[in-house]
Amino acid sequence: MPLDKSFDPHAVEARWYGRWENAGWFAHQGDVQPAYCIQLPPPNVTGTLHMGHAFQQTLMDALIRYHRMRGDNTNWVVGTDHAGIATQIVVERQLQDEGKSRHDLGREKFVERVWRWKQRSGASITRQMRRLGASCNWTYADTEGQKAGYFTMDERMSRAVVEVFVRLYEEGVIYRGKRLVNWDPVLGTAVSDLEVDSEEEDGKIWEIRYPGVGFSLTVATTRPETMLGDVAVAVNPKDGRYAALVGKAVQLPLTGRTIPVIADDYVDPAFGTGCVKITPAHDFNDFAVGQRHGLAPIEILTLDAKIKGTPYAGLDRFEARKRVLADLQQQGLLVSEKPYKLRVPRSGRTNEIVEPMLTDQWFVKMDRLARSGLEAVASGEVRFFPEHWRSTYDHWLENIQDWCISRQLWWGHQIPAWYDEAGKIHVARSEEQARAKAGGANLRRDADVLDTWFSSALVPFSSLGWPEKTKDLEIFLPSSVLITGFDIIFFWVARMIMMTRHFTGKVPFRHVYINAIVRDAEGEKMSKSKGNTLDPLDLIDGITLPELLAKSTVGLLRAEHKEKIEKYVRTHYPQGIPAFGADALRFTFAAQATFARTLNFDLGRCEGYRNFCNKLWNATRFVLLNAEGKNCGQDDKAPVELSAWDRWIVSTLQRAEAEVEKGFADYRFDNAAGAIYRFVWDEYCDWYVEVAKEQLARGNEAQQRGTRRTLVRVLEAALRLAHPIIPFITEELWQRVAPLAGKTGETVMLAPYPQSQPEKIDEAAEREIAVAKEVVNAGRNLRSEAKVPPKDRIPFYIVGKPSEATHTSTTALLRVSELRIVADLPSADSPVAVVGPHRIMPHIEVDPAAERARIAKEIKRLEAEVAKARAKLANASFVERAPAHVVQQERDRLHAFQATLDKLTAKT
RNA sequence: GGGUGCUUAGCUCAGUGGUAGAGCGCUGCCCUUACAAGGCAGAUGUCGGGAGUUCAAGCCUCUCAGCACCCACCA
Repeated sequence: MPLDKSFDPHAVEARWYGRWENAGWFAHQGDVQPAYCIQLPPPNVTGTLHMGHAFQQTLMDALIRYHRMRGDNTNWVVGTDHAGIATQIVVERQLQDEGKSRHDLGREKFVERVWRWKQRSGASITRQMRRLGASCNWTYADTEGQKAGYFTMDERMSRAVVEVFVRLYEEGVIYRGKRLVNWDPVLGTAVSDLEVDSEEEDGKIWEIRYPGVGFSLTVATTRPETMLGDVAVAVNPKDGRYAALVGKAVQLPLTGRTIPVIADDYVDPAFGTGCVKITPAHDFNDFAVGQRHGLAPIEILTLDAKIKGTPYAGLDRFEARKRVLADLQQQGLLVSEKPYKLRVPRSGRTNEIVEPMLTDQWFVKMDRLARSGLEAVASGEVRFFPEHWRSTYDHWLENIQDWCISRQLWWGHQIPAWYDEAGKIHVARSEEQARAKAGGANLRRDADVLDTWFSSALVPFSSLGWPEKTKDLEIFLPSSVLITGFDIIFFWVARMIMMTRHFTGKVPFRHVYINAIVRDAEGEKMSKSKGNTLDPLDLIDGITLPELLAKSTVGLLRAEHKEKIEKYVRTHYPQGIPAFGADALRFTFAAQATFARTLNFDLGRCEGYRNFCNKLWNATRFVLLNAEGKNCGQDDKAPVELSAWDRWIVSTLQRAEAEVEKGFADYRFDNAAGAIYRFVWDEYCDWYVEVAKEQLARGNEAQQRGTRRTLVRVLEAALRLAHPIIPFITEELWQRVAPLAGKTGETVMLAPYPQSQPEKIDEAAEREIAVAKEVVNAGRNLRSEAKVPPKDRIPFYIVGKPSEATHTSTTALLRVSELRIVADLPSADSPVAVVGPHRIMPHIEVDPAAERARIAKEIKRLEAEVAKARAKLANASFVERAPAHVVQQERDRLHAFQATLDKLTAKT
């Protein structure tokens, strides 16, 4: 049965994924070596597949499929992340809709509810990954039996978390302490430095006068309410203006307290008045100053950011600001108020202004770990691609602060620490152990949970069975490459390197490929509020305009956003989005995967690559029509004759294979994809298939067999070559083509990957075909300029004996009715072209004036080239200093131009 | 304040010293039995500006400009 006339991605995709997965072909092969392992950055359980995921996963799957076909024992380890804060927020919102809060349920019930929700909607992203064709090892580390890999809070992963925590505590790397931390007053939890984003915002700066005895000092502040917690006013010790006042005291307005004037280098005398109010309990710098001067912090904010312990008690921080300012004004102590641009620290999750707050928290000491992390990269054990990301990584680790790992949340790994009645800490692997350590005292478990990234940092080894000494740890650690976005180099990459080294002595992965950020075609960041997001599934399945409009604006509160988005969608996708299919989407990602830092997703290219898939489909259709049921020269029983064209396409295939291999080795997926594209379309389809038609039509039986054999074998190899990038279509087609090429096997995904074989490179054939192609190209140009109707077959004169290959292709592609070999071209008013050893002339009459003009133009061009080359060669320093082969190349060019020129001028 | 990228054809991007490229778009001619999601031909660039190194610069150096991003405790 012939193939359908065109490629229908949906039908093809539906046929294959389930079969691959159910056959167990994604699984690793025990402890076979060599191994090739990739750890998927575990997506959040709350997540859905977005373009960034689809892009990353395409690259990972391409690598995994490539290595699997090369015979490596591939293990694509996948899982999902419990995503502490993000997930808790989602479920809290649901409760909010029911008019409840998590406190109404209590911790146990709340956590149960999150689990229920997670089980139900948890792995939607893994379903979507399957649509993309991701050949993950779904059943690996699949403790929960959901064919979605591990879950960072499943039993096995949790055990590793506890083990790591206990060991680090025992080593003194984890400690508990009262420190100033970034506090999100809405979530009611500490967050790490990395979870705070500060953007420049328009605010105000106020100057406030603090009266002393016989003098007064004016301080500047952007946060006047914090003055309630001031413990000093600081000046620079070298600042002559205030030298005499250091050691004296000022009255802190509104409080009646008296605070000292101190000297500290931290103060920049050139800024503002050169006097700084010091609030150790609510500012990181001031905290350090306070410590240096032995000044106890005074806390003035509650954990929900209300004032405490002053006449302003109970007021929200922003309300308090207004009141403080009003009162200062009334007392004549407010000197000025000016507009000011300041950087406001906001919580990455809630966008709430973060408050530095003194609280008891757990920390990981980073100094030694950071040195180890730096070393892993400096020694080359871990390499970044592109390399420049290393400096980002280094810079962060060189300036790292201790990591606050406790979170005042309910969803996450609860910290394995217990307190006895005396408040003594007992860190243990279980409550039982803790009780034993505490000598049977009454214990209360620490209520806090760990930062999500704490468990993520362990994934490279915890997913492989650590703390057991598993075989998998030996084989799959380090993994081969990590593919991830630059935004989590600090959050995740660095921490994995540090933790994995600490606990296993190995690096987690050898290579880190930092993928580009996917943006829209104009380079704008994709965001829901702009309406320029794309859902990978819509590109695969297609979507109508009304559906897309509805989807883009769902859940939007603000009408003006809605209008803007509708406009964007209507102008960018007036017809909706056609179904490109997973293969086309994947090919687009691969082809756009350069080392640039952004990837502007181009729908036009996606369409182009869908066309490419269709091209491949139809080329196969042609081959099948001509080869199925016929002798394809598989055995040597019947003689097979191979033409220069046959040998040339095989030779060209070897070069393409080498290019693809290099592309994968360099992580230059664009080059790999490009090599496949050019080979299939530009060489196989545009030249070889067309010539094959002629060889099949007029060759003898041995030649026909040779042609069929070449058609089939080269196509079969090309399908294998392309499979890592476009798995679905290649599987579908390979099933039909492989038997004709004498290949057996149930699936292309386990067939051996094509290896470039240098002995099949045939330079003689390549030279012969280069001339044959040039003759066709030149002839086509002559026909086109002479406006010969495309269908007309006309005779051509040719000077110089054409090769067999040239004969074939002029007949097949130039529509030559007869190639008249002549010693010299007849004098006629026909256009002439000079091609390598040949001169050719179609047997047609053209307007002599037009022809003379055409030739004059060509002569002019050649004369310019000749002049350029001559000038270069006349330059003594060029001839002396340039490498010999460059000089020779220039001479050859000159001779070629000159020869062509001579032939053309001889004609006129 | 420190750091990192980017600027090449209308658009999206390759191109790390030796004759400026691809895809899409554009123009013209073709529904030629694999493919109109196609074929053939064609047009299109002072490679951001300036200076330097070199026999030779899109590529190396310096400088300026613009864009983007990251880090940082200036009240």
